[in-house]
Amino acid sequence: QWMLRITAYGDRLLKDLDMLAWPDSLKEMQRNWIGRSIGAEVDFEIDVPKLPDEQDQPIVTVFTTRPDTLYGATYMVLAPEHPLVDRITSPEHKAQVDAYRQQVARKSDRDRLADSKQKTGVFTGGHAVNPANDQKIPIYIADYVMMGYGTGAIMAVPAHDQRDYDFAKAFGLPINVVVAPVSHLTSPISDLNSLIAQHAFEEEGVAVNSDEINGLPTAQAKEEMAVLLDAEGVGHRSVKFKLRDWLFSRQRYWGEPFPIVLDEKGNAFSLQDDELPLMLPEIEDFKPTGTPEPPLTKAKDWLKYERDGRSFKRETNTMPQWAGSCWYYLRYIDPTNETAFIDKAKEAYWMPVDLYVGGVEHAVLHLLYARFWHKVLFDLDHVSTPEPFQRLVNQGLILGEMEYHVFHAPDGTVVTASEARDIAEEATPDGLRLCAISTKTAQRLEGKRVSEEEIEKTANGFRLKADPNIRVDARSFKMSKSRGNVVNPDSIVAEYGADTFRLYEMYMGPLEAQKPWNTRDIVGMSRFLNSVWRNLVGGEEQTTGTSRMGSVALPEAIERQLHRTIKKVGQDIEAMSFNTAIAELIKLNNELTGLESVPQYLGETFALLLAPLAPHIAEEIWHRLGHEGSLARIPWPSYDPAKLVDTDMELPVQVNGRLRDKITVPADSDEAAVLAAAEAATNVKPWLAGKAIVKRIYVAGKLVNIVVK
RNA sequence: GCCCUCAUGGCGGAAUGGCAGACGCUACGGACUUAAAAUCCGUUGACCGAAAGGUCGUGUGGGUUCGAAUCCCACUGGGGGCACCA
Repeated sequence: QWMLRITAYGDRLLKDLDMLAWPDSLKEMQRNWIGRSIGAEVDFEIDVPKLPDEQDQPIVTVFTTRPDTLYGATYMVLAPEHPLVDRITSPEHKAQVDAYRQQVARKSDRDRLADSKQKTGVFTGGHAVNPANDQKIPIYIADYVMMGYGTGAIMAVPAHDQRDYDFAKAFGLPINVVVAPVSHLTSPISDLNSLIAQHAFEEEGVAVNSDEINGLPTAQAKEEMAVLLDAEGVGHRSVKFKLRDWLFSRQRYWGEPFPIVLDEKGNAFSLQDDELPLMLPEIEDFKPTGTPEPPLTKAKDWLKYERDGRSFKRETNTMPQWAGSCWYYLRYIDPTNETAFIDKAKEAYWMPVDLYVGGVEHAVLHLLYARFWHKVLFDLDHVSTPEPFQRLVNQGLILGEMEYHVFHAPDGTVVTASEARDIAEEATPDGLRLCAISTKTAQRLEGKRVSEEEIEKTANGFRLKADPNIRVDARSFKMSKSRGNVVNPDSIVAEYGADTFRLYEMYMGPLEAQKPWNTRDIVGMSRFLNSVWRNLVGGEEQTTGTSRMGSVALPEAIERQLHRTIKKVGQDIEAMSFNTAIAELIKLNNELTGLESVPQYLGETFALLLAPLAPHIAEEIWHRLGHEGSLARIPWPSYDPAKLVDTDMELPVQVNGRLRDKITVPADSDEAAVLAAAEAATNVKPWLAGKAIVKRIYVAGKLVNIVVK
């Protein structure tokens, strides 16, 4: 089995997130996944007889983020798999301990989770010594402590950790308060046990009942305790990660083979450069063996390897799918290179990836693994950047069409959705069904679909028209075959064309947002493109060229709109705000409708602006306008800032922040002229009459606000 | 339980401190047509009003500001992630 030591990169994977232009939510998911915790490791001596060859008393090391609560540690818990369990367990407890360990081993992770409310465990019969106060405390094993995190052992502080609290209550163990709220310093709490009457006191505060750190606030108490432990040689500051090392072996045929050979003792050696790349052997039967042996063990000839007269055996595990996705973006830069995975000059030119558009489902696996590989390659000086993906955007999922459900009780009565909890999809013989639990009767409720016509929206959500007391559940679901709500793009393309389909998807809303599909809305984009064609090319009888280009001068307002459109579409595409870019093009096109003819330069500019969004029709228009070749090679149009502005401007006038009138003034008016015009406006005057003007606010080119009293 | 994120018309959304609802869909009215489709023109947040105009309005309650969908605090609801991580 091969593992990749990703934990060695935990700190850098965390820290370097700061330099990436990624969505904050996604960075946060990676931070949580890496799960860095600062705390201390503390050694507890175990109260067992020393073995003949042991110098010191054996110890169990625990990890805690709250070293300040050491005085409150009243027992210790080891993960059932902890290697010292056998040593600690006393003969009279052995049977119980073994039974519990077997029981845990049988439990799946899911069961372990489901039982998390009810703590289980057994006493080992052994004791440890709390290094703070030299008290002997009992050692338990319990499945709420996991071998995979920290040291696989904890000091239990039931007064200040809810899980320990639950366990202590269940097993009748002492609960000692060692932290009190800060207010305790000024107005002491007479009975500290009242803090923990219901549950653990997990907040920060000040240390109490803790000798040398008494009175210190939690942050300082943690520091001080770490120093004390260090001085005593029984502990030190420590950082732990939730992130685990990465099991990198698979027992499958399809996967990259490891370029590793093993000698008869099992020592691993890597292949020489001139033996790479290592290819999978061609074999007849590549199905799994049904045993732990990987399928590659069946390739008997391939397995044998000799170097310098010594015989080796090839590694037969293969790499997981991730192996490819961790570096494909590098190989794409130089895919035919026979001597290296990438040419250094090409790598330096192209990397890092400027923009990565992908789904949020890759937030913690692919995107973390790829960053890890990249950092390893960076450290080995194969790539020039510490991070592979500079900017990342998560496109939102397109959901199925909106669906409305009412819930039915088992007896058939209709139940309002307000009464339903744990609404979820369940698989039934007739496909996926929406199900819920009644908050009143705890009965199972079944959802039945109702049509849009049967419901109405009210202030209190969607209601059934027939009975407004019934709230209807409204949501759109992930498209899935089993739900039967999948929209096949092929049929949309067949009916409306690829350009319309693309435009519709972009026009639905912001790229990052989850959006419900609505087939009804597609026709809008189809009408838009048809209208563009009519305005720039002409009627259907036209088979080549266009009948719409003419020499009639463009009205000034449309000229202005043209320049605004060039500016806005450019900016919006840059910002990946495709929906608003399309809206601006629609606006310009609407202005063209009804014009006798359109100047050639406008037609050409429109085709260029449309090209990134609806390339097929844009290219066709480009050709009809008399050009050869693709407009993908034509420079993006530029706008004239002088043509963006009107000679007049319309300004809203507010009185006390409320819109009262609009005035039209020359665009170059100074503040005094604007304010004078504003105060003279017909619908403003009555609001000023008999009042004193306190303040006049003019936001240049935007609005006027007059404050009166 | 913890963390993140979102909430705007009948629907998708626009506006990130300055005219709320751009643009599209739907619906309604009109033009063209023998008719339909397509197309074109208009209306479409709620309430009051004949009109001019007014009042209310961006999940709820408070705050900051001349001015808040936008910033701050609390809450409610939806979506996502993690979940006995000591």
